[in-house]
Amino acid sequence: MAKENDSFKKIISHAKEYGYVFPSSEIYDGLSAVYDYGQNGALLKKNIREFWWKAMVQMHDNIVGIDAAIFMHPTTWKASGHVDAFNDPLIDNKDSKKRYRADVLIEDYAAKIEAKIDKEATKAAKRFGAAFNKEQFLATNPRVLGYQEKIDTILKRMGQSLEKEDLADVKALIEELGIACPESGSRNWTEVKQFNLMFGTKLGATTETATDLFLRPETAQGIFVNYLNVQKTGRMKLPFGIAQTGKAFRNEIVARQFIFRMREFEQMEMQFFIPPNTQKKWYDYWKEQRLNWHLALGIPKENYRFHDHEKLAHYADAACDIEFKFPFGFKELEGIHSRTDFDLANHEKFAGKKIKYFDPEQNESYTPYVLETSIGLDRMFLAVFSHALKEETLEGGATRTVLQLPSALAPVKAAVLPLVKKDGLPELAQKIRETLQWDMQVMYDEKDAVGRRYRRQDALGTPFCITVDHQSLEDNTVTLRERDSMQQQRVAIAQLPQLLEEQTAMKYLLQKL
RNA sequence: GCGGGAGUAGCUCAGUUGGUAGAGCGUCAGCCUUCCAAGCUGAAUGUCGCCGGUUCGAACCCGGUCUCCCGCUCCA
Repeated sequence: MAKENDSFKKIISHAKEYGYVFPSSEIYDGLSAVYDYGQNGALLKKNIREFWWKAMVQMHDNIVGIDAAIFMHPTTWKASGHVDAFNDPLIDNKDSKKRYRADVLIEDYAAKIEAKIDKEATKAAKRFGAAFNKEQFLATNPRVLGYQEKIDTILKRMGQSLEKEDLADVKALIEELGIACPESGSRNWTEVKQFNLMFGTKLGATTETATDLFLRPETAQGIFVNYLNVQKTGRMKLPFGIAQTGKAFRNEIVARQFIFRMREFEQMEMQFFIPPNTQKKWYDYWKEQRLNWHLALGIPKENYRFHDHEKLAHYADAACDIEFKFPFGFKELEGIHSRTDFDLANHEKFAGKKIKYFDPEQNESYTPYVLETSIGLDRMFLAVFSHALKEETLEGGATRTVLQLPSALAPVKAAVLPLVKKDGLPELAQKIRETLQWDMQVMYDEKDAVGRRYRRQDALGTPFCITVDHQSLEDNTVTLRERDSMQQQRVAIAQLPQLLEEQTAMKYLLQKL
């Protein structure tokens, strides 16, 4: 654990030192769980996003991409279920310092009473033997009826109080029932507090006329509300997908672990619309597709695993995560969810507009089902970055820090280095840089010994260094040095664009899919 | 939100009983001209996280506050 902690700290400081990730507003001491991407981080993030976009949109003739606004009509969040489900009443136990969801505490209490009913039924079954009629027993036994009434009363009162947002009554109910902290047995509770995971904001210039809005907690809804627009204008036929990348916002109670859980984060989501009852097939299909996307980056398979959800979200009939072995253990990186027709059907209901698909083959209209893939761009960034950072021991005992990013994702593809800072070598090196920058991000460095400059580029993750020496002036060749192997080869300057393109272009990553 | 730990240069960290702030690496300029960090000379960089208190005097003591890390909790 201490070792994990150590390597994680190294990752965070390396990210800062090399211009990848900075704490937000750092000159003001930072802002909790908000980070900025620096000059290199922005490029790496852009490249990951591009790899995803091309793999999903460009490489599938039945998937199109959109860019919906962050602001959405407030009813969207009623239809999506976020207004209800993203709103947790929480209560703390003052003695054990544990935090619980107040509604879960009460539901657990009700579940205990329910267990008593089962016990009664089991006992009765033993007593009556073969003649036992469970349904009749449950409907008539006075003790069972008493329990049942108690459960109903409790849950009804809780439901009403939550509906009215009468949190004092929720606490009163917990106290009246004598619910104790499962951990400590203490009944010393704080007030119930409502935590809304959505950020509120206002649309409109004056306070009186302003509308309450939420910053979107997921990008998916921007896709659902545009389903009809895209389907009709794109003449899309089922099955087809809509992809989108963009910022989402969640007011997490605890936001931690660097860029793993931020309050402002970027999602890359694709909603795949399919005929009802074909979801199993597409669920399996996208699980495989998405894992392949990850594996194409060359990160070994043992760093990934699937984790099936046991407790399903309100919209899903099947769901799993692709988990990645982060420095702090296996954690969710991407979700694959079978969302049924929950979203489109609800938007149809709340909007009062028909949202259906006419299937010419079946000759009928229906609400499409949805298969979702949803990956956190910042998490993907952390996955790639943390896996790439290596501390190598070389022959002779020297060490080097190298960031082994997949070449196609690296912020800078090549650095051009004059061996020495005179004799016209800088001029030639600059000329090479200018030629290459038409096609890729390159940089120039002439400071310090060339060996040190190699190490600098290693730490930055630059896959190739081009060194210009005196021979270059005579025969127009340079040495091309590769980051991971540290091997060099002599190549013609004229060949550089093609050679580098073959090693660093996104195209070759996509071909591995 | 609770508990624990921490915050001093870009990074890693020293800083004694309270007496005007340091190292290594890095950065910049110059020298050297050498294909895998750690050659030479010189330089810049800190309201010691922030605010307040105690004191003749605070990086150091006290109070508050912010941020980060770990654990708990939560997690569409």
